[in-house]
Amino acid sequence: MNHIVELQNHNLKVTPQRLEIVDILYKNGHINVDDLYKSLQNKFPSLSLATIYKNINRMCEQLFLSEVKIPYQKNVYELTKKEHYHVICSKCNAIMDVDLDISNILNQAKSISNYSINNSSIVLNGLCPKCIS
Amino acid sequence: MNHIVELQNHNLKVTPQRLEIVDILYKNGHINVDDLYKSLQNKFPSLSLATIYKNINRMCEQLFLSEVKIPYQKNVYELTKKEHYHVICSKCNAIMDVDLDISNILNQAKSISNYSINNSSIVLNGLCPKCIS
DNA sequence: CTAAATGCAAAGCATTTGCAAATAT
DNA sequence: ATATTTGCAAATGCTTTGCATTTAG
Repeated sequence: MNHIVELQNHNLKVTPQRLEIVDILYKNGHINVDDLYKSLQNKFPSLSLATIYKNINRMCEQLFLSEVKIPYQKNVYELTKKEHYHVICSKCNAIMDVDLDISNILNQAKSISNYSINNSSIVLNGLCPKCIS
Repeated sequence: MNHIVELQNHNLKVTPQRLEIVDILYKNGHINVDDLYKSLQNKFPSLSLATIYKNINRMCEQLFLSEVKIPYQKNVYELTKKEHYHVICSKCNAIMDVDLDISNILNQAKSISNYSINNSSIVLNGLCPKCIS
């Protein structure tokens, strides 16, 4: 499925700016507002920050994008995909998606808290292989 | 150990404003900047928001406070204690601390990512017992 | 043709900074 | 006595809004 169809499926009109945003997100995986703005300026010299914000907000509303909050860092955005979690390098800030089976901690949390739980945000901090050595 | 000594142990001068902040945090557990400001205004009518920010920043630097980032909400602050995780009600926003044994997911994450991991942020969203019924 | 998106400038919040006066140690 | 904290006002930074123009469908 290409980017055009993906945007259409989320009720988002297909503009060149949006296509490029999707493209950057595919390549980067995760990006914050400012870096996204910088990445777009070559291709769209007249692009406005307001447009970035409007697009990010619109795309998040349509669940096409997800916002990821990382301790002590700016929020980053990613294309919405099946639930997953994040590992981030404290040195170089590389962010990696990880698939984890969290049924174990969900069970613990439910029995301790008596909350029902339907969403989980997990961000693990450490050093990536490159920065370890 | 009382609040005075706790502040001193973190190289923070003991002012009435700070004592009250600690007191509120003890009682609330978690609070955001604005609510903290509102809670302090009765006791300190002339209190400035700048003072709140300066104190929060100073106390975080000294590791006396910790910042907690919650998806789609304002950051909240808590007194630093041994590592724990958070469960939050999507309806009434009640935040509960939970102690979880996360060795299982840490092992998964390490073997998938090859990152070393030294810090973990987990926020689980759901409904608290009151809001379920 | 109509509704939505873009880009600009202005407005609105949130947070920080500089500085003089007050306070803690 | 000295260094830190407070509170104010101003400055900065981040995000949103309004509006005229352009673009997508």
